[in-house]
Amino acid sequence: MASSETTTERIDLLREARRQWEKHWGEEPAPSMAAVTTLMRAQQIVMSHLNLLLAPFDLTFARYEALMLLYFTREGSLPLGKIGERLQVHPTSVTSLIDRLERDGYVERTPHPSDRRTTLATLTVAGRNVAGQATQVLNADRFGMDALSTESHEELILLLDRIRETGGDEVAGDLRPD
Amino acid sequence: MASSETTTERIDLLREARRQWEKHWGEEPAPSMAAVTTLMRAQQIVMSHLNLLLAPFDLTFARYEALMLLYFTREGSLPLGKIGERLQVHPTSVTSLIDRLERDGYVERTPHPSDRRTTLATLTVAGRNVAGQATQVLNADRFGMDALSTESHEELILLLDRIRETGGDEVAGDLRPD
DNA sequence: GTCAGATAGTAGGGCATCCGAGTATTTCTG
DNA sequence: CAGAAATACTCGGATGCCCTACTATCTGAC
Repeated sequence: MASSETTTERIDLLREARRQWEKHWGEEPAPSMAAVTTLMRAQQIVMSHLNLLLAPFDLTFARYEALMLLYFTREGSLPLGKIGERLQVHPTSVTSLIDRLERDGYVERTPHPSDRRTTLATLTVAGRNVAGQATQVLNADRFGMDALSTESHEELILLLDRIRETGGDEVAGDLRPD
Repeated sequence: MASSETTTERIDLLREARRQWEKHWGEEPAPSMAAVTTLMRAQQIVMSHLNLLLAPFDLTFARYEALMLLYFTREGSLPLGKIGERLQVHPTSVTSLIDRLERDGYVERTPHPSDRRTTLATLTVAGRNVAGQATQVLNADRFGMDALSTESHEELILLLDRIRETGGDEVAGDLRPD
């Protein structure tokens, strides 16, 4: 109970950072800074958790998302460019994502029937199976979000949507395959 | 106002994904899935924004965080291992982070006075200057979190802290330099 | 005191992401 | 219809992150 400077108690590093911020720059910017660092860290924790759940399927969350995009398509195929649009990642990221999914036999590159510039990523049978199985696991685990009640999920979504809006997180265009 | 299937209206891809989830797997897992994808996307948006703000200083958010850790230290130096603990990143990530900060002249590797295994990362004058300037910019920008009021920042932190707790996001140990 | 085990940092390799550049193809313009 | 511009994808290089070694050093047990 002494003023223990040599303490070995549990310390929350983000709270400590916020304390420093308030000390140096006052109360004003501290909440923003704290919100950002907390967002980063929470994302990192959830991502790690999901990647652990997906590892048995030779998937990462990024690859899982790409797989599900195809899964929801009538034909199980999409042009690589569309995948990038939907996932909001750079075209070159899609190339490497599909490279790995193809390597593991979950998708195949097939030519577009009418546009020879375009390559379609097409779900294989194995890909469809693994997408279904992985989804069972993630759903059963509530995507690692069990710490929050359903109402809290909605609260969180509402708050984060405000951030997404400022990032212009909407996309022009329909949702058809090509 | 017709049922426009050929629509070119603004579409929120995450909302669309949630709709698909509910259609395929019911109401139960959908909020968790939606919360996770929203978390990922919001993090990505904020991170991009911060990296844009920091680009003029030849910094990324990761490097900025490392710099600030040193900035808050009495001597402006920390063992690489401590940096990894505080930032919660792998030791090898610290090596590469410090490599780049050193390349840009913001830190120097200096030997630990008593433990020859240990390398200290020490803030240079340039590093201290850039840390201060970058912080001015980020503070003025409210870390890109202007979409949310201060009260909402606190709400968001509370929600995300619950996620961090399940990730065991506390660290044993004091906060002294070595 | 010596030697095993812990600790600190780095090298090499993999994944995900971005950017710029380059090729192929399609579309548009005059 | 020919050439310019737009579009689709890939390659090479960078950053950031992880993991598995591997080396150097320190600490502690006997």
